[in-house]
Amino acid sequence: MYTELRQQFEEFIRLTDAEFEYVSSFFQTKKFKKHSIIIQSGDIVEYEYFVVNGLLKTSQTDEKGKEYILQFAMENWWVSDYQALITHEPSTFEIECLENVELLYLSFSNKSKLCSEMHNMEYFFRLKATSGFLNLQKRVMALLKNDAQSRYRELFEQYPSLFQRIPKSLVAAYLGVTRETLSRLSV
Amino acid sequence: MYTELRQQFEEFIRLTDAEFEYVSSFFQTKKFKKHSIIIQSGDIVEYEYFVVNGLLKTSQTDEKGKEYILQFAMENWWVSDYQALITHEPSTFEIECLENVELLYLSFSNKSKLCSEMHNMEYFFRLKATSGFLNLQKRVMALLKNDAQSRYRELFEQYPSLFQRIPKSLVAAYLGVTRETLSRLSV
DNA sequence: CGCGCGATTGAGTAATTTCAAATCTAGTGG
DNA sequence: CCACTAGATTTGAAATTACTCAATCGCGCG
Repeated sequence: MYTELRQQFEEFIRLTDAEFEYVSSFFQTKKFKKHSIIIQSGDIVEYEYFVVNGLLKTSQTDEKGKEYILQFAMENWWVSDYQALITHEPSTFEIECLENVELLYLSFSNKSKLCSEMHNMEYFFRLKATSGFLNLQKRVMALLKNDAQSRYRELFEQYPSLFQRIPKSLVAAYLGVTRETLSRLSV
Repeated sequence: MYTELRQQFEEFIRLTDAEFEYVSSFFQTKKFKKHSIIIQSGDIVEYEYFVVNGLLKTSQTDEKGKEYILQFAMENWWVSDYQALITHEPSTFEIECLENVELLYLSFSNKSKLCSEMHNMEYFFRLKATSGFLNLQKRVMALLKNDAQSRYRELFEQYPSLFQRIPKSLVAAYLGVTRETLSRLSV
């Protein structure tokens, strides 16, 4: 269960066994059933989560009940309401399990501690933050430049497996169209 | 000219005079006239830029000549084509001065060096990356949830000064609507 | 005074949404 | 094994929204 975590770190940094053992002592593990809500709108957020197994979504719902998906998180992704985590303000997102999931979780204070004790880890998380930043840049440009059709194709090409795992209505909520419109795309 | 840079760092970290002098030795300074192109699509990107003074835009233009703006960068913002900077692939963005600007610039390798030598700086840039990430999250959610009207209001409330400094057509290209549509918003 | 850029307005068109209904599908219990 | 049901997907039609293209307006500057 910690194997995936170690691989995650070793994509960018090198850790001795002892170091990794120390690092992993900051994490705890938990399983959730499909449909569980990890973070609810209004919650104070204390943890961020590394997905060992399963699939989750981060979303907001407007007054009319329409859902908008910020992010799907699958294996080896990190997920939380980072805004709420960092500011200690109540969450504005909901994070829900779309499958049974296994998570490793790390508290904000433990992350700070890890980063300040190990330059390594600070580096790792800088790169992670940067890569999240770049992914969102792509997303913003796609939302500005591309119509629903090509946003769909792009997502499909990048994460074909996603489409086996979730209903199309959620894809629509991620792409920013209604499920009816998505269904009408010739693809 | 380096005062602003020091303030920028000291929002998050503490630096002695000697440390700051060392850090700032990694930066160089340059002025550009309005309309100058700092980075052109296709360029290999070597630097990131800290805006001391002035205003720039980062944008892409599609086949039909329509422009889409990823970011405006004003005083105390960092700007570059980070994707290109990190991957060493040719830039897909254009960065243009909307006013006369004064920039401090830092090469990718110098940033790496700074970050590896000073845990401090690694920390600073982790926080910067994180805050950029959070800003883009807000932007994505606004693009999904809000219509042009409320995106306009939101931008206006957050950066009222921007509207004194740039033509509305650029605001439209940032919000993801045509300038005609923007002009028709009752606001 | 007139040029040129930016902003606005009008009219027709295209894309997307909304609301409603029909169809399909996978899983459940008899 | 089959009928049933809930959820998911598709389809239809009308309404809305934004877009395109073209023309006009307004203003600052040479």
